[in-house]
Amino acid sequence: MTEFTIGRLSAFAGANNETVRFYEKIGLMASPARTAGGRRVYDGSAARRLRFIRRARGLGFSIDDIRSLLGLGGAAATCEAVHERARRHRDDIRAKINDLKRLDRRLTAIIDNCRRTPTPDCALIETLTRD
Amino acid sequence: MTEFTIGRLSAFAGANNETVRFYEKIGLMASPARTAGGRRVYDGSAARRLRFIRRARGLGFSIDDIRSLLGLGGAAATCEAVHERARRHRDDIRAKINDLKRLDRRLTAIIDNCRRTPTPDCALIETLTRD
DNA sequence: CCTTGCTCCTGAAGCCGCTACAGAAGCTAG
DNA sequence: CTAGCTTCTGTAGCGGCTTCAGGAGCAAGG
Repeated sequence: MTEFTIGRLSAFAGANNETVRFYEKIGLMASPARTAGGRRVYDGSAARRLRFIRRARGLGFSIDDIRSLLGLGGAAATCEAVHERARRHRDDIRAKINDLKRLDRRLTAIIDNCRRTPTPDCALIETLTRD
Repeated sequence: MTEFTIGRLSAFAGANNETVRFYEKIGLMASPARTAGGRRVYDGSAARRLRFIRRARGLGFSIDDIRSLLGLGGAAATCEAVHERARRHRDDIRAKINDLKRLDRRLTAIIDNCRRTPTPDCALIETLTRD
């Protein structure tokens, strides 16, 4: 039975201590056992859970998404439900990519328009200012 | 000398009233004149300033960026400085696009791996769970 | 045994850029 | 005069942490 301090746990899962305590506060991680001195002691299953959470966060899932992924996983849910959730999430990501690409094009147009004169009549400022 | 209520001002610039009051609170917009009844009265220059702010926000500039763009513009700054700031901003946007594309690819790989079985051994869950 | 210095504790506040709400008061058209 | 729209102030909330203040536990070296 491997035991972890909060520091080892967070290092293992790629988080930091405050984040782990935050997850505990919002009920995403269970309150662990404590030493006589009051320090948190985690076991392997906490470590796996935290790693799951951090990986899902790394994939851009929200805390709420993760809560239900964990619920789904635990409740022997259908893979179909998880799949659906992932697809919707990917759609959101793609929408965001398109928004940012539009932004990039707009900014690029403005930047290319700029002649870099030493005066304040900059293409960017003008774009933002004119009627 | 055109005058605006807060409602007309925000409609003109594409904001809403709360946002305008918020900008005033954080010092991005000056406190305007008031009617006898205590309502805000704006003039054309406030309207142009707000429009500038909203356009810059629309291009993804942060409030702090905008503060200095406004400072730069007002202080007869070089176009070069503005240009530089815009390019850095675009770099950030491009980095974010790349991050999201990586995410998309990772998610797509997982989704395609999923056989949509009615069991809990889903590719996504497995990916997040395994060592 | 005692110090040094790392790790950890709690609770609250801060970040960004708004948005939402409550409860009151001004204003305008009919 | 009244109905109903707009505006007022102040506060709290969103997500997902991070940071801070002010302490206490704990392991290793002297």
